[in-house]
Amino acid sequence: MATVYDVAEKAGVSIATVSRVFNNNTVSQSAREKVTAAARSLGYTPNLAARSLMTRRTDTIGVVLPDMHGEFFSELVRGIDAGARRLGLHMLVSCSHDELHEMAAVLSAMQGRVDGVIIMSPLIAIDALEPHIPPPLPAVIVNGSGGRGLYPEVNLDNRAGARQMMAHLLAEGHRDICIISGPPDNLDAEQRQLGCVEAADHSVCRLRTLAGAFTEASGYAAGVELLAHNALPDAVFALNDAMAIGCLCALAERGIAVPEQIALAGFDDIPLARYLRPSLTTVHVPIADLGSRSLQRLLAILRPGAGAATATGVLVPELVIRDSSRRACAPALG
Amino acid sequence: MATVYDVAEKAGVSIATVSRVFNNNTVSQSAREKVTAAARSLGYTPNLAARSLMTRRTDTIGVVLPDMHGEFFSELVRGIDAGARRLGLHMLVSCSHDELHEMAAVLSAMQGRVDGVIIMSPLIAIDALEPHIPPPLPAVIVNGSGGRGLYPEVNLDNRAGARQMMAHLLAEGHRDICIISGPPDNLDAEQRQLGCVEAADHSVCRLRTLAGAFTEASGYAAGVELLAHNALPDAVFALNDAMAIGCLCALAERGIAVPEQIALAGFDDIPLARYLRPSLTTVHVPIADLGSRSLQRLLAILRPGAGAATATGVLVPELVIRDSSRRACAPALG
DNA sequence: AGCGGTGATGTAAGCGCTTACAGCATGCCG
DNA sequence: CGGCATGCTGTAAGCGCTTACATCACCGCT
Repeated sequence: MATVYDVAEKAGVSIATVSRVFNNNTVSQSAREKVTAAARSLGYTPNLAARSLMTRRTDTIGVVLPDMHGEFFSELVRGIDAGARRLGLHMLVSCSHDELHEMAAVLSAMQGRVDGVIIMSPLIAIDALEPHIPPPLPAVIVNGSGGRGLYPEVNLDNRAGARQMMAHLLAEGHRDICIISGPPDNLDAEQRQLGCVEAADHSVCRLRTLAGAFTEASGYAAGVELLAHNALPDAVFALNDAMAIGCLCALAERGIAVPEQIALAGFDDIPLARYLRPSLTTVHVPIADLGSRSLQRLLAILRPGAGAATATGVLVPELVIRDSSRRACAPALG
Repeated sequence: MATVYDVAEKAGVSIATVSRVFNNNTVSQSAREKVTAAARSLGYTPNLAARSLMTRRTDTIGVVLPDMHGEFFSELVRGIDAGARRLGLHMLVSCSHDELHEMAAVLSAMQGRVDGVIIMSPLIAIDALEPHIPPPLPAVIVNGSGGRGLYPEVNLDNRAGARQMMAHLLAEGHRDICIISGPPDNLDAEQRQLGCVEAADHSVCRLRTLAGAFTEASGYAAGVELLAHNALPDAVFALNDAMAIGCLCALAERGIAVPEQIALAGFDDIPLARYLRPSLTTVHVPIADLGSRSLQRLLAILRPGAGAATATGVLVPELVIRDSSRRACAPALG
């Protein structure tokens, strides 16, 4: 590994000059050329660990996710990456597997390697987490809850999304609605469920819940269970799209027509929701936005005064009505 | 930020002792306790940039992806992460956006921050890339081609997968087969296409190709185009699942029954392929394996002699036959 | 009592870099 | 022609850490 010393010697200058060349400081044209040539011929690249030791900046932000399963996380990371690359920042990604001690390990392993972290932890309550965030480390919490305001949060308004969907289903005339819930303790799942309950006018509609786990398989199982009982509900609201897909499969296998016999809705609006048959009514969650928004918030801490920090911390999802919930489903022929 | 000096002073020992405590070296019980207590009360965490400057190890591996879109990359990263966490390694993830100069920038920005890199670049030929890999940086190439053997590669045998699928379609009696291709210059797409051509016995079957781009939308468009002509093929082989889904949607909208009127197959076996109606015949790609395998290879370079390096560099995908390609499709009733 | 071996600890060097500061030309002014 | 601002360059300190080496106390041995 070539160092500044090697380059300096080869170029016939001092190490300070070499450093200045690589930091765009004031250097004479001739020196700059000599250094550049020497660096290239030696294959020199600055050692960033050493640099950040001096500058106390790493130009890297940490991203702590609960897991890497599914499209949700890749979208989130994509949103963060998009913003980060524009600002010349890097991403250090780790998974906590939703366990507190792993989270603590991951966080302390980022010390000195990142300028700040974006943490997503739908299962771990933030106040349990906070003691494990090394004090000087700027952090932003995505989609968590239970924090004491020590860290800025960027949240998705799951409740509002669920309320919108319920309102839509009720407006379509559905009175007997079955919810396929998310995994226990999952924050998003809880909030969505809460939104459903809030929106349900119990004098006019009946609400029941089937257990799910945010996976296609659990949606399928819920669909099967639904059919085991005789009374089919008017509508099924799966609290995420993956479960809606699984449920749709179970219904189709038994020859139940959607939406003619039963309406179906999901949550998330994953890319292929529109390509299902019938296309899936769902709640659009701007996942990548969630990522870029949280990056903005983090940046507001890291580079104060750089402006653009006025972004709100709550994103409201948007209802997307497609065929799976329509009363009259006109088959879109040619 | 507390440093070793602060902790040493507070604990009444030298900085060497503090360091030894954090590196599990030989320290007396009493000193260990004093240091641990002092560190905790100061909120001390070792600065890893400084540590890696001394040890010349970062315990971090870099992952360079072309992009972050879709489930493929999250799966790959998941495979890498699973292995990495077991070994106490971290992941620095970056996207090259399939552009050579970005790739070069990303790679040099990893210098000194990672012990090695895993590079995936389906669009950039490896020999164009190689000059930009800083010489001492161990690297493993995933699913690339055109390398001169400077770096170990882990590849998916796309050709074999495509051949298997073609053999299956031919065995089912299909003679007029339409391929929905991938984006131009994409290596996986090319290899899959090649496999199709190899497997097609032109004396018995007719092969045509429609342009696609590995997205649902492009699959949908291809499906629409297919229907614009009068002669439907016997089977459609979309070179990935996303396009198969789009195509299925287009066919369903026009009332074409799959597989009765036309067989459909995909490639990748994304999780929900089995939950489509009809469930999708596809080629199962062990994406996470691809990730963990490449990590193993990298480790064989980083920690020579640690064994377990005998893993082969080629993964053969597996044909998964479901309903969308079956001659007689028995609806699975109750 | 004196010796070498052992194990815990401290001292200090140095990883590769940035940067304050000083030094040194050069050019311009009075 | 001396003095001073100006612009480039070099010297050296130090970021927070690990670790070779020296030191020292202590043990059991002859």
